[in-house]
Amino acid sequence: MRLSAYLLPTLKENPAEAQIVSHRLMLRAGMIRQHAAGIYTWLPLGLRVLRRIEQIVREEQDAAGAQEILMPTIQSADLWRESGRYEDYGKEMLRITDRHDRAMLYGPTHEEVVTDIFRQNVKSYRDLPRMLYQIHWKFRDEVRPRFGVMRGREFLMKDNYSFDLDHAGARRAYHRMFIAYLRTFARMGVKAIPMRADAGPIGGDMSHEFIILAATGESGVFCHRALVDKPVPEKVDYTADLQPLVDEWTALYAATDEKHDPQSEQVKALGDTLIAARGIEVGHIFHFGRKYSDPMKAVVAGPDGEPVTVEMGSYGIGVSRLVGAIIEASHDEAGIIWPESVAPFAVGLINLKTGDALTEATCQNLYDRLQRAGVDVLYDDRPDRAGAKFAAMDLIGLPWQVIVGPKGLEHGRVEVKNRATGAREDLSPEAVVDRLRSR
RNA sequence: CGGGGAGUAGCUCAGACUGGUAGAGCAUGGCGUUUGGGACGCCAGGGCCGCAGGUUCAAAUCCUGUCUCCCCGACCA
Repeated sequence: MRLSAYLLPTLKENPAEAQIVSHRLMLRAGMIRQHAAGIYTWLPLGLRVLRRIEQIVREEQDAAGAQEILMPTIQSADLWRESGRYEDYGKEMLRITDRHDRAMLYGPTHEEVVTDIFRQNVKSYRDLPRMLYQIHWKFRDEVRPRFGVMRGREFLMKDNYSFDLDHAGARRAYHRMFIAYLRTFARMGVKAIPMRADAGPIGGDMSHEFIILAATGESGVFCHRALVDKPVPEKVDYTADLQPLVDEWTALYAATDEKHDPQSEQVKALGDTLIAARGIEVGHIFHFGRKYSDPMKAVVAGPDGEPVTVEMGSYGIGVSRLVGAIIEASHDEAGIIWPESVAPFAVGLINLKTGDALTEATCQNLYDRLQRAGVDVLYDDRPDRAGAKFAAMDLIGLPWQVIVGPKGLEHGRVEVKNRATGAREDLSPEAVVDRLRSR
């Protein structure tokens, strides 16, 4: 992509409305624009990141055996009356009346819709287990939206719902998602620690929040040192018993500050293996049994022909929130530092002197060859000053910069800079493509 | 929903207290000088001063109402 033809409205100054670093950087880097409180337009650069995160989530969900569907954003109130939540859900639910005076709502979540789909279409224990997920926009009319996309009213979420014949099956589904989540966040280049969460009236150990560690995180967290760099499982066989793998993670202490008790024996025993950090919740997995299948009569025929009410769980990932959370975890004074796996482009190609014949030709050649090699390039071909281009490229945080100017070319060299480390290499233009292809 | 703050050019903000023809920097367009870390000079365009009402000869400025946005708290992915 040529920057001269790309909508990338970067800002030199911090917009007054943005307080936290990810919100400021997303506005300054031209990723988003606010439309109303907690509601945003995603501009081309921001959308690219959102799509890449979405795709990682999708691949890991599919690998864990879930199937993607797409449910409506606007739902009928009828289903919610059936589950009993229409009256319970407060003003966070955006209620809409259509032209025929029917009660509708913009979905804040989708348990009712997915349970309805399930009960209509799945009738036998032979069809279990099932996991159905979607990546879709939801709306919760938060009293106080803030932190940019980290706590918007409209947000993109992956929500998965599991259906099992019994509690043992539900536990297997839970474990599959537990492991899938570890892999998902690791692929995005962030450290996400599973922490036991409130399981509400269900109780038990079947609810975990996944929290990304970031110095500017919203809540304090405490965990065993070993969790921070614990390697995430590779090549998982999702048909195997995953309990031992999950136990390895849940055995180590981890708690958010509201659950953390410094006086407890367990915490005291940790000594200096306990670390305090800050974090941002980006995922939540939850077993809720028959909370919806019971009132909504999601029932299948069991092996003996008797009806069985299915066991359910739900598994959320805040996809749009992750964009902000990753920035909180990965930035510096100059701007964003994208992990390679979610970067909007892999490489920023900087032409330091447009109009200079050799510089132009070298840039054009690199641009073509990088694209042919399958490397996503953003080519800054604008006739701006060098300083402005450096600043803009650092701000938007592409992992690699290829810097081409007359001074280097005099010696047959261009510069390759790594955004994260700042390390620079002088290479011949010919060597650049191989260098970046093998990154 | 309680408490606080702010709405003036695309962005950051002055002007308001003490009413009198709407400003600066950045950004945008033109010209020139520059050119390896957000350059400099000259010129130009761009504003129902959030909206409505009131006071006044006269309102960005004073008064009332209202809408919107931000921050702290409670709440939440």
